[in-house]
Amino acid sequence: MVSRVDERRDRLPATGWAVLGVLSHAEELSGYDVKKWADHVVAFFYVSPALSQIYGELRRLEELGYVVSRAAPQDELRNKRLYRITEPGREALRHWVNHAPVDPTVLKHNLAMRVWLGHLADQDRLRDLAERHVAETERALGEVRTSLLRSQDRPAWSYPVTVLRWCERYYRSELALTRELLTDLGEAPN
Amino acid sequence: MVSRVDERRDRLPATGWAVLGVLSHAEELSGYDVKKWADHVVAFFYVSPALSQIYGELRRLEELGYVVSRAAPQDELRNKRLYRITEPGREALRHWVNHAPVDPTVLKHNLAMRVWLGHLADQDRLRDLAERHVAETERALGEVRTSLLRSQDRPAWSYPVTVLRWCERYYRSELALTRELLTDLGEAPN
DNA sequence: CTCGAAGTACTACTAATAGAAGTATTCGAC
DNA sequence: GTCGAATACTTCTATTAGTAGTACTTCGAG
Repeated sequence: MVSRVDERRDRLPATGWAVLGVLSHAEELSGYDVKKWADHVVAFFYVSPALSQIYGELRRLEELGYVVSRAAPQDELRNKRLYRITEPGREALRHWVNHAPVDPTVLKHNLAMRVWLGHLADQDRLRDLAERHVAETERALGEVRTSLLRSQDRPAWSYPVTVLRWCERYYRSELALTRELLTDLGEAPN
Repeated sequence: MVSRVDERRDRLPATGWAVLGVLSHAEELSGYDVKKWADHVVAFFYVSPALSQIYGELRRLEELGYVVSRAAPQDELRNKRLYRITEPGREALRHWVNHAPVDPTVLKHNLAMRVWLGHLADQDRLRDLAERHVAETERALGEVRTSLLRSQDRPAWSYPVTVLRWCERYYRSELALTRELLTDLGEAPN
């Protein structure tokens, strides 16, 4: 006989594993802290979940025994809750990392969709959208590089650094791709 | 005074525009047909929505007057509904393509996340996951190329072809990126 | 000629995600 | 010193996405 909780074991959404993964890299964090980590690191390769989602996942993770929490009152009025990964949590995460099927990459590329609909668009507008995308990608690339600089000397961070390097290449090719697209869209209108 | 419908104008989720976009490329389609299009073309750059979502969007689009439908009974028992884009629908779509802000690319890269959690993983398993990702990407690349071959001669398809070319380059660099990642992860274990 | 698998068409239910709102605190400019 | 903006922390609600199910059909293998 399998309990309801058992049925859900290892069937967390990727977001849940991401939250647990953040916790596996740190000591003890509040939901808010997890969000900051997610924004600054995970977001480069996996969209950062909303705060409300993170709180929800933390509650679920606690129910499963993968994390424990304690109230950390700052003063009479404010009250935060700090979460910490447990050994079963670490074990479940390890199992997921090693054995879960690689589920397909989710890509929602707004610019590509707009170009796909180019028969309805203005040539110049399309080029303009692409240029904005270039700017945005350059910004992301800059952030990745900053992050890389900050973490590359710490030996304990070897895997995160490997991923950051991957991210750097990813955003660099995104840039190249968009520039080639711009060429395909025709030379500059002015 | 602004009606409820007006408020929602131009505030469709991207999926809604994608459905309308498919319809803008065709004459008259059932929800099921839209799904097939989405799976075979849109999916390369924008995750294909579930059927249930498509049916929902079609109903909403009809409420907004962006599409019209007619029942097309095939026999006594079966009954399908065919949708067609209207002029206001085409206009709204044109407006969205030209003027909506480019919203940020959504990327959920499962492999990158697993590598990020590499401190918990088995070196060999990680390489194995990466190799599976390579295989998957090769498959996708093959599909893109097939699709490209099928559509490249038709002049009317110039924008879709531009996007397919972009997709080809995208999956090619995804492949290169994963191979470099594999190198970073260390040479083959055997 | 029939049985199973794949294809067509659609709906109902459930899970995941985004967004808005609420409350308190600190920091910096005027 | 106070006003507004940014930061810390959390919950609630509404939307969006995904799963599973029904039901009937066509096609191909044996």
